[in-house]
Amino acid sequence: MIRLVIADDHPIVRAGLIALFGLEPDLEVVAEAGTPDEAVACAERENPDVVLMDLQFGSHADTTGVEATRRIRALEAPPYVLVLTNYDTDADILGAVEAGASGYLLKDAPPHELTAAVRAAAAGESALAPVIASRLLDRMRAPRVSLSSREIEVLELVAAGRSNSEVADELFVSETTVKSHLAHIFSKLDVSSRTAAVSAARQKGILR
Amino acid sequence: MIRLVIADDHPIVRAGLIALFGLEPDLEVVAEAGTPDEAVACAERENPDVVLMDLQFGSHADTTGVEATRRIRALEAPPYVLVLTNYDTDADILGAVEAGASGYLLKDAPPHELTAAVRAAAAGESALAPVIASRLLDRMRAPRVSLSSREIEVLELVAAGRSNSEVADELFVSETTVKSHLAHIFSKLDVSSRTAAVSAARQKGILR
DNA sequence: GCCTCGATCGTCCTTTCGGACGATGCCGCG
DNA sequence: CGCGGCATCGTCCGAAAGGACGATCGAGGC
Repeated sequence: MIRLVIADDHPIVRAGLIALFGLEPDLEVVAEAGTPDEAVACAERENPDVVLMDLQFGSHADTTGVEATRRIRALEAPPYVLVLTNYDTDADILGAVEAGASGYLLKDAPPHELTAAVRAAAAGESALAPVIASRLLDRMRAPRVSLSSREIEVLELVAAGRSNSEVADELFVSETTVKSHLAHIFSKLDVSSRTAAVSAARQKGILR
Repeated sequence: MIRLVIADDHPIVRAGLIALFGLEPDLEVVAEAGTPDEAVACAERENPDVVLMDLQFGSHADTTGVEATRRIRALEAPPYVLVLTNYDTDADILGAVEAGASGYLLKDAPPHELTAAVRAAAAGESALAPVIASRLLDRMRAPRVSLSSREIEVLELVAAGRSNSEVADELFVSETTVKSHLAHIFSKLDVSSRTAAVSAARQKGILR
């Protein structure tokens, strides 16, 4: 019997997962969590075989799904974590894998893919949705760009429509510095204007 | 007994909804649909009391949830349509209401809100999630901006990072014209830069 | 200890943007 | 028929953005 913990902020999705797994004789949902913190607590208390973890936890997110994954994987004798989410942006996938997830599934996956992934995870194998697997390969081919946290901070303000001088004021640096950051961002993203940078960053999942 | 049709592309969500409504003695799910076209077909065939309709139907969307809503409401003796979606952008809400939806719910709503909304809809009342209701009021206060199709076309290219002259070339007009369109867009959106315009348009659901 | 990288600041110069005018033609609505 | 909205084009000008240098300082890795 594979013991499962489900972590998702949508009651509907939780009900759906429980219903699905209820049809499988070898799977048992032992707890459900609506927040990342609850998820960590459940994992610690129930000591399940697999945790199904959403990445997006509503706006009141104290902790993220990635952070919860990291903390669960840091427990002693940690359960395997399967990430189950709507989006498949590069940043999300990489982040989740780095945090120790052993699989990454999309919510629109057919149910049999889901149950198969759970069984694979419980057996210690990694399970990636086909879409995700091919995306990961793409990522390997075209090595990923990573912006520094400061650069992301600048880009977020630019994306909100701020001018260089406004960004400078908000970050308590000179306008020159902002322009310098932007120049680096442009070269990393291979673009040549602020608007194109915002667009590229969104496409790559650096910005939401 | 209230007869329901569920339309959502996520098998998990469908399972969750079926499980939830299975707990209610007066609600019965008579059919489920994974695409908008199926939803219309189900509504016609089963003649239910209420249709629960998602708005986002995966990338292979031949028809949209809004379009399906419109077509269902155009049937003779049409069922009430409750929109159930993840996002609450202004454009989506307005679009759904115009298409004839009698309610608009978010997927992270608590289950009791959901069942209450279904019963309200079946009784011919409109049910809006509190979040949505207040957002609609905001919309009334600040009358909504509408960009012309040409303006949207320009803004899309700008959002992709094109410069004024590049946009001009792509649309076979002069750069002056592009600047003129942008000036109108700025005034409608109450911003003063292209990047801010893109950001505002995204927030208002004009751009995706 | 050196080297790289990120963050910070500077100057000079060119290009691009955006604001402020004005003008024309078309179309739909009352 | 006039009026307003839309799309189109134009000029002039100041402000913002971006490119091309160079430079310092601290943290972290080999």
